[in-house]
Amino acid sequence: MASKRELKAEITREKILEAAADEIHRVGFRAASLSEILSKLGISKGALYHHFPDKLALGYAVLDECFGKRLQDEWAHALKTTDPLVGITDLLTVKVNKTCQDSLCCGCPINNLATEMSPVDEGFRERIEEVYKKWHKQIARAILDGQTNGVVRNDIEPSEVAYFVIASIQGAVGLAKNAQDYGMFRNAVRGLFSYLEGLRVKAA
Amino acid sequence: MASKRELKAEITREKILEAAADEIHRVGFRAASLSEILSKLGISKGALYHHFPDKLALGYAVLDECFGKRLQDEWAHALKTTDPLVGITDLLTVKVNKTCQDSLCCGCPINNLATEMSPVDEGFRERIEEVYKKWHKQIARAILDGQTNGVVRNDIEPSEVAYFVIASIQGAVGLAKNAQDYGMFRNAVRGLFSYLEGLRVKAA
DNA sequence: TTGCAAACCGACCGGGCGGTATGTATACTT
DNA sequence: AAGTATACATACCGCCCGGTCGGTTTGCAA
Repeated sequence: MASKRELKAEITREKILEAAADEIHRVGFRAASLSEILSKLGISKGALYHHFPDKLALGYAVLDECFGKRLQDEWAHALKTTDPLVGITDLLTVKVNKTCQDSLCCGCPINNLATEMSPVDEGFRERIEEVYKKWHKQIARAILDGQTNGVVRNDIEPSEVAYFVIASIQGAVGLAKNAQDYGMFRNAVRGLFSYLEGLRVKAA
Repeated sequence: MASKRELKAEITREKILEAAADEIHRVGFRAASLSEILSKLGISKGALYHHFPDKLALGYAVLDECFGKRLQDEWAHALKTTDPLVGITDLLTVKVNKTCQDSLCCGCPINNLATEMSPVDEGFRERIEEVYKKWHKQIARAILDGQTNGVVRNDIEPSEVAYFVIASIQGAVGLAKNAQDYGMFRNAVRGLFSYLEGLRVKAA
């Protein structure tokens, strides 16, 4: 295996995946036009339908292999620290300062898909729920470790905190997206920072 | 004025508005089908295009006259109290206990529109921003009053808190929508409650 | 009573969409 | 060298959408 032909085919598949991810991120899943994606890549419809049975399958693949993967990797890296409060804060600070205008104006792709597709397609809903569950697990685990390490207060519940952190971040991204201004993200996330600081064990 | 004819026309307009609001809330603006709305009402396309120049104008009207108005009224009522922290908490508690399955599965209509339309239509974006600004102003003002009344700590900034509250709520609604489970809203909003409690002036 | 405009009807249109059927070139097998 | 399946290309289809336009009803003014 891994023949010359298979290799080229795999490249094509990934190009389609990336282009589809961009398009879906920009205009949403239903409004994403396959023709648009193909013309940008300069390939044909036959190629797409050779690699994916239909648009829905392409959407699922984008969600699993692109959006979900990115999120998980990002947070896995951010939480590789003894102080989860600092880890979360740092990750968000980096995101603020990156000022990536592109990703700003389009918001979080997973949140976008959740908002658009969860009520109308169970397949999307289930997959997004899986992504959120993993995310939640990562954060809750990090908070728990923080408690073990004596960094985080013991009178809070990691799971509850994790849910709240996720909700706050998604909400903040949404506000920034609508305002088309990452300063808005700063505004909204500042409250999260002070909340997180409140979770820290007070110096004796 | 207020003739029999004008009255009937106004009723038609509002019926269209409500039906459109339902449809947009359920499937989003772009996926909302005018034919679907009309067939549900049992009226014709001519009627719709008599009252609204095009689909976009209908969408704007729904946003301004339905969604925006509802939100503002709701919060104006909730914040008519000397203790804004209790006011906010109570409103959210009511929302949780209402267990309105319909509005659950479709999320916040304004957040939905913001997610879908803000990056692709400036008109929607501006109107949604106006709604958010008013909302933010309401909350920030209530927090400020709370400080004046000695209920809320003085070392926090009302505007920052207001942004964070809005973000948290929208994020929590989004999580619940995706999970199709209002228990998730409880989970996510519980953190907000403890945050709000942290803003209260400690009993001396 | 009559004229008229507001309110509404419904058939129709072009366009873009997702999806399919058929054709073709090329790498791999034997 | 021949045959074959893979990896594409291209032309085409039916559907449904937003939007238009001529016609029809109806309340009201004169």
